[in-house]
Amino acid sequence: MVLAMSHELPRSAVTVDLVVLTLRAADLCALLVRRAAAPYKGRWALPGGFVEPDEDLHTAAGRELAEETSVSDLPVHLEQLRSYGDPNRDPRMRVVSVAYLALGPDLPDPVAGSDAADAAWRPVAEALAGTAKLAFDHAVILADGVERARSKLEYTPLGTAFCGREFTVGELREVYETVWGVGLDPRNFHRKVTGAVGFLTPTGQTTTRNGGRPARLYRRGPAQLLMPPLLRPA
Amino acid sequence: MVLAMSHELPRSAVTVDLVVLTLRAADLCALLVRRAAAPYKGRWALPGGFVEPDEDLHTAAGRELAEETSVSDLPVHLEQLRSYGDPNRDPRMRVVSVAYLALGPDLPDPVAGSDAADAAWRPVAEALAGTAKLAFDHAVILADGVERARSKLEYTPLGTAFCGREFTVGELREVYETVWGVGLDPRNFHRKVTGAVGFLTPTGQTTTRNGGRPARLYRRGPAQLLMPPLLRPA
DNA sequence: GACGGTTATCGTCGTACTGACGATAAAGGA
DNA sequence: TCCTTTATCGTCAGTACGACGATAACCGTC
Repeated sequence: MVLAMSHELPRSAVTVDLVVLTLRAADLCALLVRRAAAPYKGRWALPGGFVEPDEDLHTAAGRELAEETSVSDLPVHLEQLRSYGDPNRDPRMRVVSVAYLALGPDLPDPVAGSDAADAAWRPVAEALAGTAKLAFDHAVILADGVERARSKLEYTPLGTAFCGREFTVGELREVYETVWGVGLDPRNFHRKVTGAVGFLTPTGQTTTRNGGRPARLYRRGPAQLLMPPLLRPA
Repeated sequence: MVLAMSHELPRSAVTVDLVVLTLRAADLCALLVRRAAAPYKGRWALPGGFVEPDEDLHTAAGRELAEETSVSDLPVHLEQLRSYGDPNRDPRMRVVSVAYLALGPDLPDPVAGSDAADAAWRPVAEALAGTAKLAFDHAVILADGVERARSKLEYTPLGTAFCGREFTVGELREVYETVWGVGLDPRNFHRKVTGAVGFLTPTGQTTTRNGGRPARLYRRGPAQLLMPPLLRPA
C-alpha cells in the first residue's frame, strides 16, 4: 500500500466483531448481545467494538472478548476470520469490521455491556434461522465463522478448544458431532483421533463421569495439523 | 459491532494491498512496485491503495488490480486474504490494510503508477529472501498469500486460474510443481486430476505445443471443491 | 523413412486409510 | 446377578495412495 501525499485521506471507522462459539447442552452456541439503540434496536448482534488508536487488531479482539465475557485470561482460541466493508453495512457511517473467531469450553453467562440491553449464549441454528434476523450483516459473519470452525475441526486439533483441559474421546466426539451437526461412529472416531499423531496426549487417568466403562483422559497434544485429517462425511 | 453515540470516534486509513501471483518462466512471481517516496523509498512493496468512501473492499481490490496491471476484465481469481492492523506497520499513521490474493495466467508486464518508481513481476523466492526486504510488513503478507495459494491448490480447482482457458494436464502439473516447489509424478498426477469429479472438462481437442505425444485439452470443470483433494507430498 | 527423444496415457502392485459393523471390557443401577 | 451404557479393540471389503512398468503418438534428425 502506498500513501499519497494528499491532504485529505479517506478514513473509516474500524471495529472488531466477535464470533464466539461454545457448546452448551449439546447445542453449538454463539455469544450475542441485544442492541439497546437504533439502528436495529432490540435485535441480536455480534459483540464488538472500536479498535483503539494504538491497539493491534488481535489485541482489540482479545480485549472485547474479555469485556463481553467478563473473564480475562480465557482458555480460548482466537483467530482472525475475515473483514467486512460494504459501504452500506452500517446505515450511520462507513464502518470496516474485522471479524474474529473465538472457540472456548462452556463459558460463564455473559453480562450486558453499556451499549447492550442484554447478552446471552444463543444456539447458532436459531440465530441463523429466518426468524429474528441478526443486526447489520452479522448473520453472514456468523455463518462464515461457523463454517470456519467446522473446517478447522477437520485439519487441526481445535476441537479440543471446546473441551476442558482434560477430556475423553467420547467428549471430543460430542464436540465434532455438535459442530458438524452429524452423527459419528464411536469406534471409527476413536481409531482416528487416537491414530492422528500428536493430537491427544494420555494423562494416564480415567473417568466414569459419562457412565459406562471408565474412559481414558487426554490432553491436547503438540500437533498443529492433523495427520491424517478427520474429514466430514459427505 | 456496536457504535457508541460518541462525538469522537477513532478512525483509521483503510487500504487494500494485493498479492498478485502468476507464473512466468517456471517461476512463481508476484506483482511488486518500487516505492518512489519515503518511507521505504526504493524498496519493493505490494501494490495497493486507499478504499474509496463508497467502495466495497472487493471492488477496491479489483480496481487496484486493474490499475496496476492496466488490464480490466481480467480472467483472474480474486479473494480476500487477511487484514493487517499493527498500529506501527506504517510509520506515518494508523493504517489498516485488507489484503487480497489474485491468481492469474501469464499477465502482461505492469506499468508504473503515479506513486511507484517501477513495477515488475518478481520471483516470490527472491522477494522473500533475506536480501532486499519488502517495505512495511509486506513480506509477511506475501508469505501469507503464497501459503494460501499453495493450500487452495490442494482443495480447490484454482490451479486452473494460472493456466489459459484451455490447457493440458502437463501444463496444470507444471502449475502445481511451481507453486508447491516440488516435483510430481506425471502418471499419478494425471490419474488424480482426471479422477477428481468436475475438475476438468475435456474439449475434445488436442495440442502438441509442448512436444511429444499430442495431449488432450481441458477447461476448468464445474467443481468448486476437489473430491478427492490433491494433497501436497509430506 | 527408420530411429531416438519426448511427452501422454493407461495399468499394476503393495500399502494405508476409510466406513460399516462385530466382539469384548468395565463400570453403574435395577 | 443381570442389564444397560459407554469404551476399546478387531475384522473386512472398498478406495485411495506412491512407486513404477508399458505403450502410444508426436517431433526432429540422419
